Amino acid sequence: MTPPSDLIPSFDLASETEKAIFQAALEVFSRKGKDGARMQEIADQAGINKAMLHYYFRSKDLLYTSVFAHVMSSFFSKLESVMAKPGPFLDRLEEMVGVYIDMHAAQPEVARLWVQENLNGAPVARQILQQGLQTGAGPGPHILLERVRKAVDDGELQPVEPIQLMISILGMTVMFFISQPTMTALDPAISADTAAFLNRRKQHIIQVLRHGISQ
Amino acid sequence: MTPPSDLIPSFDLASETEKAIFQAALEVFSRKGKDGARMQEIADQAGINKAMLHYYFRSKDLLYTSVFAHVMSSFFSKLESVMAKPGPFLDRLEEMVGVYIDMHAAQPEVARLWVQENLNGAPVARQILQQGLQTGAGPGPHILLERVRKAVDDGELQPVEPIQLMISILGMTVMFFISQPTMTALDPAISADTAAFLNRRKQHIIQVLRHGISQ
DNA sequence: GTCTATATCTCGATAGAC
DNA sequence: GTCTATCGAGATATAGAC
Repeated sequence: MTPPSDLIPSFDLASETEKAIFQAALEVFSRKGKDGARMQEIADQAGINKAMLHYYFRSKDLLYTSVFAHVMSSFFSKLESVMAKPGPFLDRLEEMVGVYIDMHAAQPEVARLWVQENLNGAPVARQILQQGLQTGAGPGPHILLERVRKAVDDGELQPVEPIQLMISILGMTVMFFISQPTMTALDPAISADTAAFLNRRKQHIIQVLRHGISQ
Repeated sequence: MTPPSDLIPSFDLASETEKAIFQAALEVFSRKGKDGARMQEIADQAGINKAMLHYYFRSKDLLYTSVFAHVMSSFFSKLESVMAKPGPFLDRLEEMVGVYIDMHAAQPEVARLWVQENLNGAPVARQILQQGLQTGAGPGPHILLERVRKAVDDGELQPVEPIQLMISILGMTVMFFISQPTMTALDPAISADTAAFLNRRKQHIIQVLRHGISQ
């Protein structure tokens, strides 16, 4: 039995080369998935040799796991810091939607990578979540679920199943980044000014969550 | 220049073998993507020989394109038939959400395949959409966009950007099928009775779209 | 139409010079 | 640490018997 520290390695992104590999791997894995990605393509995009990938990360599996685990934990901790703040739930929600969309706008590879992982059964993601539960340090998602439960108890929200709301928030914020190629084909105005579109997207999501769309 | 009919072949799913290949290919492509999929795995899952794949579909590329184009058009026509009906927009919306979730519950591979295509830049999907626009026979999504625009004009809905609403509907209905592995890890109750969960999911989405969540 | 066998190429990974 | 060269496994695709 291998210890978890071997399956999900922690590491410092020390050298410049390592950072370049990491970013290139994130990009390629997020587009092609673990199996579809080619080490040669990652090497090319990092501007280095294929042999260097193995020098730094030993194998494709370890490279993938490293990238996924690192990216997820940094996203989780950011979300935790938003949801842990005090104040009305709907205000926290509004901040979270804004932060979440900004994060994905700055690094759209993360959402794609997370989706690829899920399409494949999410073995690594599930292990990380389980690990977080075991160590007691609840991971990002659980904090949101707890917050929703409390907001319903306090009468801030209508009765709502926490996991349902979580899926809705996730779907509304992330779906654009997943389906961008199709959406820009349907509405070319999006590509004309993506930043403006994303600001309207934030307001739309908050609007729907707060009051819905019926007149 | 190759004619479109060569790029996106139409065909009848005549023989049983062909149907088996088609279903197996859909399954494997939806999990691994076009590049990650293995012809051997498709053959195994179809219960036939690897050579038969090439006999029926010539190449991996053509097999992928065939499967994607066929699946998309059948989904589009189903959605069109729902959105084309008369009556209040919010009722049409409610029916659409129900139908959409039922469709994906019956065939979850379709959503996964569509996502894989988008993560890869959606070259095939974009071509299909463009083709639909050229031939004048507006494809599924455009009908929804038009319907939203009219509902806002008629005062049925609050002012809302059609593409924003479309992304929200898509995100809320489809996200669960994409992220199921993670969600069941967060809430084991989902796996206990998925059908019941999906019914609650429908009601939640309608609730959020109609009136939001604030008390 | 369906199979076996095989050609041809590409992939992940390593050896070894520098 | 970084490269070139290469090995061996596994990939797509085809040839050809039945």
